[in-house]
Parts: sequence; structure tokens; C-alpha cells
Amino acid sequence: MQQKARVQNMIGEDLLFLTDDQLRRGIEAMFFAYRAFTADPDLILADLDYGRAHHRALHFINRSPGLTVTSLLAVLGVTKQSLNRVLRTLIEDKLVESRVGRRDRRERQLYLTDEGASLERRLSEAQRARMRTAYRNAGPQAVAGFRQVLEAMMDAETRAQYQAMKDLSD
Amino acid sequence: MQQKARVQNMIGEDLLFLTDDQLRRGIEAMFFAYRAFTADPDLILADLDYGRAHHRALHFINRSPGLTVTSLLAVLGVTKQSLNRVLRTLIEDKLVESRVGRRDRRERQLYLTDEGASLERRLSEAQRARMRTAYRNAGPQAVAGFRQVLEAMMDAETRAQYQAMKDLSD
DNA sequence: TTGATATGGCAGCGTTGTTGACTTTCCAAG
DNA sequence: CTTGGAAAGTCAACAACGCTGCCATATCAA
Repeated sequence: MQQKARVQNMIGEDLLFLTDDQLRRGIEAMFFAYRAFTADPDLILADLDYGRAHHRALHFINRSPGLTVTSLLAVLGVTKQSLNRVLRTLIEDKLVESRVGRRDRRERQLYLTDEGASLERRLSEAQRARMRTAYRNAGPQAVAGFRQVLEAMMDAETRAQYQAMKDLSD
Repeated sequence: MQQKARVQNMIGEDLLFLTDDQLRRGIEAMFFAYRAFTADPDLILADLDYGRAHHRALHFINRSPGLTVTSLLAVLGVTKQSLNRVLRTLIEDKLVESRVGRRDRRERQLYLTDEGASLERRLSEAQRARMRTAYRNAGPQAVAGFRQVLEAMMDAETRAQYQAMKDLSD
């Protein structure tokens, strides 16, 4: 087990990276980095009278075209009512198309329009640009560690969702 | 230069970790992990009719007792009015004490009361517990990478603030 | 004395989260 | 084939927490 080997190493090594001080540094790094992480798309969104919630919806609809409202709710972890408001404006503005479900006609399947896909690209390219620079500066090893810690931080349920999404890109 | 050596390595290596797909995975990992990151304190806060903004204020006041309102504004990156609302409730509830500045009497220096320190510990211990588990599961190397990427993600100005805070704990 | 700074109050607005109550649509069990 | 209940969505109201703008007060420093 990789896990066990790592723990064995740590017994010989120092456990200094687990002190409360180190953990606090990590907490502060998350806070500051997340603010930077959302800053670029936020600028674009403010001009369009949209918010972060719109960005998130566009992101996941783009990721899995045709997903239902209920699935999107589960991924975003918000209430139906909260999402509905966001979705309604996106549909009114013709960025998202809502089609009656094929199997179950109560369901609504969500798709980006061309315009929606275009905005999604603009937003995610802004976000990716920052990510790309950070990745490049930190190097592949650091990136692997970054992903490992983030995954370890998720709840089991969320991690399962996250892992499941990997398959969509294969 | 460490940076240059890394880039040289990457030219020989694959640059696969910089594909748009990999970047998107990183973006999603940030989104899901940040939600988990705030989940535990949020539960405690909800019971007390406080929000994340209260937590952040308590955190940084605890970190640098006696800091002024203006410094806190700069760290949190919000407006005076927004912070003022939060600070007022914390002072009313006797979690934070606001003393007239020693050097400049226009300034207010902020301190946690015993009760405030106690809540801060409860909140940050909940957050640290998750962090600790994640760190332990990922191992010291991964943690180093995690921190490296987060720092690379920050704006230069924010990173300077973040780095400056390191000295407070020494 | 005068101008700049630090703080704070008040009013009002927007985004995005919440609950609760309700309707419409549809599937599936009896 | 009817009907009970689940799923999807709507509307209303509220809360947290960002924002802007305007104004008052206290204080420092030139």
C-alpha cells in the first residue's frame, strides 16, 4: 500500500508539516489563492451582470451537455430554487437551452447555445490562463501534490463525483 | 535559478500537465475542495447566526492581535462598510474588543476577548482537522507542491501579504 | 489653522444562498 | 385505467455579505 509506505516514511522523518502552524499556513494559502482563482472570471461576469453562480452553471453544462437539472443540482450542491433563478436568466438570455427529457419528459436536459459556449470559453480561458501560469511556475511534481491534497480534502461523496467526471473526458 | 532548471526539465519531459484538460481538472478540484474546506466551520457558524465573514475576521484578529481596522480591510480585501457590519456584531457580542490606537488615536486596534478566542479555536480546529487528515493522507511532498501551486496562483500583491504573515509566527 | 486620514453611521442595491408552499407533469402500482 | 406520489419547476420571503455613495467626527501633521 502506497499509503502505508508513506506513513512509515513519516515516522522516520519529521512530522513538522502537520503542526498547527503549518496547517494554518495551508488554510491561509487556500483563502488567498481561492480569491485569486475567481478574480479573473469575476471581472468578466461583472460587466455582464452575471455572477459566479452563472459561471459554475455554464461550466458544468459545457462539461456534460444534456445533463438534467437534478444532476446539476447535485454537482453544484445548492438548492433547486437557487439554481433555478440562475438558470432562468441564462435561458432567457439564450445562453442555455432547456429541452424536455428524452426518456422522462419531466426532466429538462440542459445544453449551451453557441453564444453560451462562447461565453463559457471566455470565462474558462481567463481562469485557465492563471492556472497555467501557476502550474508552469510550480512544475509537474508540485501540480501532482496540489491535486492530491485537494482530493484528500473533499468529502467522500464529493470526491466520488469528482472522480466520476474524469471519465467524461476520456 | 531553480525556476530555469525546472523549465529545462520540462522541455525534455512531457508537458501533458499543462493541457486544457489537466487545467480544467485543477479548476474543478479547487471548486470542490474549497467547498469542503469551508463546510465544517460553516456548520458551527450557522448555529450562532454568524457567517464566513465573521470567521475570517476572527482568524486574522487572532493571528495579529492589535491590528487596525485598515490593516484588516487590506488583508480581507473587502470594503470598510462590509467589514464594519461584521465587526459591529462581533463587538456587540463581546467576541472582539476595539481599543483606541496607542500611537494614532484615530485608529482602532482589534483584540479577541476570551470568548472570541474560544470561538476562534473551535472554528479553526474544525478546519484544521480536515486539513490535517488531508495532509497526512497526501504526505509531505504533496503538501509542499500544494502550497507551491497555491502561492503561484495568487496575485503578486496578495502573495506579498501572505509571505509577510509568515514572519508573524516566527 | 487647515487639509488629509481613520473610523463610523445610514441608506440602498445586487448576488446567491436559504425555507416553505404550491402547481404541473409524469410514471408506475394497484 | 385510474390514482398516488415522485420529480420538476414557480413564487414569495428572508438572510448573509459583497458593493456604492454620502456625510459626520475625531485626530494627526504640516
